[in-house]
Amino acid sequence: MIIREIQDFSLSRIADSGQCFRMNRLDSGAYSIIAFGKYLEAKPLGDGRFAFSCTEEDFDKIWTDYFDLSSDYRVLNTLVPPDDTFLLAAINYGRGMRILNQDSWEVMVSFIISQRKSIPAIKTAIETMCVHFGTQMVFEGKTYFSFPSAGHIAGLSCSDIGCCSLGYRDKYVTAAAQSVARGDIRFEDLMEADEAAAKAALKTLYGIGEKVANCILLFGLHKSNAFPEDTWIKRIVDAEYAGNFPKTLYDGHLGIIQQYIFYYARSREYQKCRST
DNA sequence: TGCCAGGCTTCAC
DNA sequence: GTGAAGCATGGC
Repeated sequence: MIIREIQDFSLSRIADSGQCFRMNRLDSGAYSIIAFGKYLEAKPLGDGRFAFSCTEEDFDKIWTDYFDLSSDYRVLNTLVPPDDTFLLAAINYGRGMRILNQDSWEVMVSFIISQRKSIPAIKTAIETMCVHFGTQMVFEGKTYFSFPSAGHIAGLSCSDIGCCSLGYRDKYVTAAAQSVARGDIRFEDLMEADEAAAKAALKTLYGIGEKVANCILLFGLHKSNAFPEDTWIKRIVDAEYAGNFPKTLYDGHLGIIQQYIFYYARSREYQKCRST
């Protein structure tokens, strides 16, 4: 167990932001996170202090990068025009949000599954997949399952993964697994490639279109300027920006801007604003 | 019980 | 190139 003081860091907002699906609030007030085959519990202690159930070494080697703790998110405030009250409210509402640096393969599968599914349903499907096909592990007496590898999933049929409630997406998941296992898609190459080239490569995969490709770029490949446009974002862009969001103002930061908008758009706070 | 969900592919035209 | 239809299933 280690204690760290971290500014602009909200576990609850990250957990509810729809970018990760294996981070859950526990009765203790801590959050469990399963990533890169590791299990972590993180608990807010107040005054910007947090407890993490890991060693100093793991925190520095794994979790600092995972939570994107080296980035300063306050710079965004200087970019927003004062008359954009919607975005200012969204950023204020989502303060402490961060873009996690997750495992590329896990992000790819998670967002293939996400299409036309609610966030609770996505979490259920992913957890079921991990229980059936991941590796069982134990941390301080708690059993958890790692995310299954591409090689493992590539060897399964659609009927094999039928237990995971993937619906018509089962064939997309197996096809993606086979592409990754064969080496047709190499994440390390995509990280090096520019955003447009990486997106084009992702969209060659069966079941990956514009939106899912953008999610993989942003959440799985560290492309901070990717801007996934789902039904929520389109709704907001239509309602608040007359169908045309000023992307050029936020060059290099579109990913986190999109995330603030998504988080705020789904909130009761914004729904209440809209109804009055 | 019915509607909707962090969309994509297929098929007309 | 564009737009509509069809898609599986869970959660509220």
